[in-house]
Amino acid sequence: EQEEEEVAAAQCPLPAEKEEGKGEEEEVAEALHLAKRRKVLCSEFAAITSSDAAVARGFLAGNDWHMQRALNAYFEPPVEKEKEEEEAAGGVPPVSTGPGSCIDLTADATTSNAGVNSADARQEDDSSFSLITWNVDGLDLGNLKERARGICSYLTLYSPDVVFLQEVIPPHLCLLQMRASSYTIIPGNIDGYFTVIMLKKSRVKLLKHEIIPFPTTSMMRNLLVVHVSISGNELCLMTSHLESTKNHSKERIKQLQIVLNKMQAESESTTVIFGGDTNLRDSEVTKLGNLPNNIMDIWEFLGKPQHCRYTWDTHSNTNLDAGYKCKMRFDRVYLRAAADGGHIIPRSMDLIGLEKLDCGRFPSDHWGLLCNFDVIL
Amino acid sequence: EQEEEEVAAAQCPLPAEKEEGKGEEEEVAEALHLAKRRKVLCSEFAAITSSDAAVARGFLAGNDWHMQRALNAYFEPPVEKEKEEEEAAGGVPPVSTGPGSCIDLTADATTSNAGVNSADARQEDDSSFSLITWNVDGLDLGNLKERARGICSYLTLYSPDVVFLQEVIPPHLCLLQMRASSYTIIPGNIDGYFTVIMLKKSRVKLLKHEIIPFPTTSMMRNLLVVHVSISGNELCLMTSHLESTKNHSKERIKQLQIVLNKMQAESESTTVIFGGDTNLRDSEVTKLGNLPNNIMDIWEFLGKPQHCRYTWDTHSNTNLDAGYKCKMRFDRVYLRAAADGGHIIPRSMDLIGLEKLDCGRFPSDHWGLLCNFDVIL
DNA sequence: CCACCGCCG
DNA sequence: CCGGCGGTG
Ligand SMILES: [Mg+2]
Ligand SMILES: [Mg+2]
Repeated sequence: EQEEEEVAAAQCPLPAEKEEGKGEEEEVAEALHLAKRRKVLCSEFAAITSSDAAVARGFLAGNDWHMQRALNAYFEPPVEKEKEEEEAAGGVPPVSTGPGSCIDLTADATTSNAGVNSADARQEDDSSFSLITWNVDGLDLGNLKERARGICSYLTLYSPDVVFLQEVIPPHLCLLQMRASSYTIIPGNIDGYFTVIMLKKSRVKLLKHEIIPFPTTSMMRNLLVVHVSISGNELCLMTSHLESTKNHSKERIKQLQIVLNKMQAESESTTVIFGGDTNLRDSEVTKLGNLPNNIMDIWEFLGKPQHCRYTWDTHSNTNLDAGYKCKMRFDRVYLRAAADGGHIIPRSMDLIGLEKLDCGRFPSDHWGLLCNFDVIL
Repeated sequence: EQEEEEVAAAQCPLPAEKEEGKGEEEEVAEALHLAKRRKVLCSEFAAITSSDAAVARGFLAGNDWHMQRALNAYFEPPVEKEKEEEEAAGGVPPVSTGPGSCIDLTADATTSNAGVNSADARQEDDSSFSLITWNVDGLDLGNLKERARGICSYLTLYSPDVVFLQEVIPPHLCLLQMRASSYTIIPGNIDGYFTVIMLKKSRVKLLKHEIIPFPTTSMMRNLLVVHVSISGNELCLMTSHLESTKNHSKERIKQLQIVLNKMQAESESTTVIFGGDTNLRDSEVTKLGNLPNNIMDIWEFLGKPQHCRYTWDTHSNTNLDAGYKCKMRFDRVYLRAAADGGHIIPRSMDLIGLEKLDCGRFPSDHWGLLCNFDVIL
């Protein structure tokens, strides 16, 4: 019973409210950031509706700060079903409750598409957009099959529009084609280990893709880029696995610069999203002169929520069986908004892959990141 | 003959003009910095003389950008000797030519004060101030005596008002007392290896001294501070040997912060000069948030002159007999001006200790830094 | 894929 | 007292 509750919590992440074990300073900083972000949302809302900040705040707060739903509530007259739910919830505007069902990741589902149906309940409207980025640790061959199935189950569960994977190896591709057949799969290489971008066929249309080499990598790393159209929006999506380990800081910073240059070189009318295993330390970003003003680190934009800070953590994740304890924020998502701004707004970020499989190990030594966006058309 | 010329060049450093083997970018950057510094000097001069920038530039340029001499030239009517020299030099204002004699550092002078007399010719007026900072590598016991005598000879030669030494060991103290008896010696510790501040008795009056511990050093490092009066000016002088090696970056940055805090905590009416072996990499200064606005790195202020950039260089300095080639700017001098500004202005910086001794080795694995200042009363 | 340490060139 | 690498906890 207890376990099931934990699984449910992991599978249905909610916006960060209060974290336990969080320092006071962190709490204050996070609260400030949250307030700031909400202010931005209010401005957006007020601009779109030609209303004012107070009206905006009312509708946004009443809709869990979900932009599109708040806009719907503002523009649509109260009717039918929604009206009933509204009353049932105590008179506040309609609020989404998220997927209601859970799957058992530890079940030995060798051929079935366990969990697929659970995602059918998810809304697939044009008002939001979701992506997962995850280093799946294909270099660790232990329990690889079970771990890969675990990854697939998470993908099925969350059914994101876009998936970025790193450390994929050729055997993964077969499994992905089998168990994630609703996605178009674009690999960044054909042998060794590499990155993959997966696009949900029903929603994301691939326009073209390119592979930008890192000229001085000693680890076969590159930048994988796809141009897509999603509900009429033009997006450029990128992933990479930047040079690993502290020792390769210099090369990693060079690679980050290539990524940032590429993001800025895209057409102004395009929203650009990069996600991947950056292996970055904050001081390395500083060294390069910090992110350009028009590129945001989504985790920072969301107020540095502590619950999804560390994506690599040998204390909570025992896959490496490391004698030492260390945690890092290696996996990051960057956004360069389109020039006229505000079409795609980060809404939440959560860790995934937090449950042990039957083998007693996690799907990967990295947690995955699930990122939700509001889409303003 | 050739050798003597090189010795003379090393002993009589001139302001940086054009360096060979310098990249174009460096040259441009240096030129820009030089121009900027001269602009500052012009402003100073114009303010003091109530003249304008053009007049200031004329007198400063005619006096090799030596502030006090330019001021002398402006305020004093052309007379006697100076007048003759001026004419002999072709009508420009008087220019100092520096010490005219040289000593043989390689002579086996076991008891004499070789070179002492050579310094008698140096001006000892109140218009300038000089300091040497030098890590004398007391941890290398090879040729220690000869190397220490070499150090003493350089001190005698340049006869600076203040000396900061690092890696001094107890045997050094005897020799210094013997061969640099015109200095008051303040050691930062009594055993192991430590720093020393030396004050020229004839000019620098010691008011008090203090030793600030570095609470978490694993190398017995600390900050040695003296408060002095020199020609009526109140000065605070500090030296240290910050935690060594790349591995100890974190501790070193903590120590630098202590140094900067101490510099800023001193009375506003006091000029504060720190010099020492910082073991710093520029990225470490960046990590700490760069130097505060009121503290300057004198090498940077002088336009990053390339001739004295690297104070530790296994290519030109063979003392370590290292199989690798690497050069670093470990030794640095910082200045926090007194609040009413401009009393003490850095004028030049040069490397010293560039000549091999009889034993075929240099006095230290570090070059020393000789720094000259203009003093405006 | 951590920090720290020791070895090597 | 460098940087790269490989071992250890
Ligand atoms: Mg990995
Ligand atoms: Mg040393």
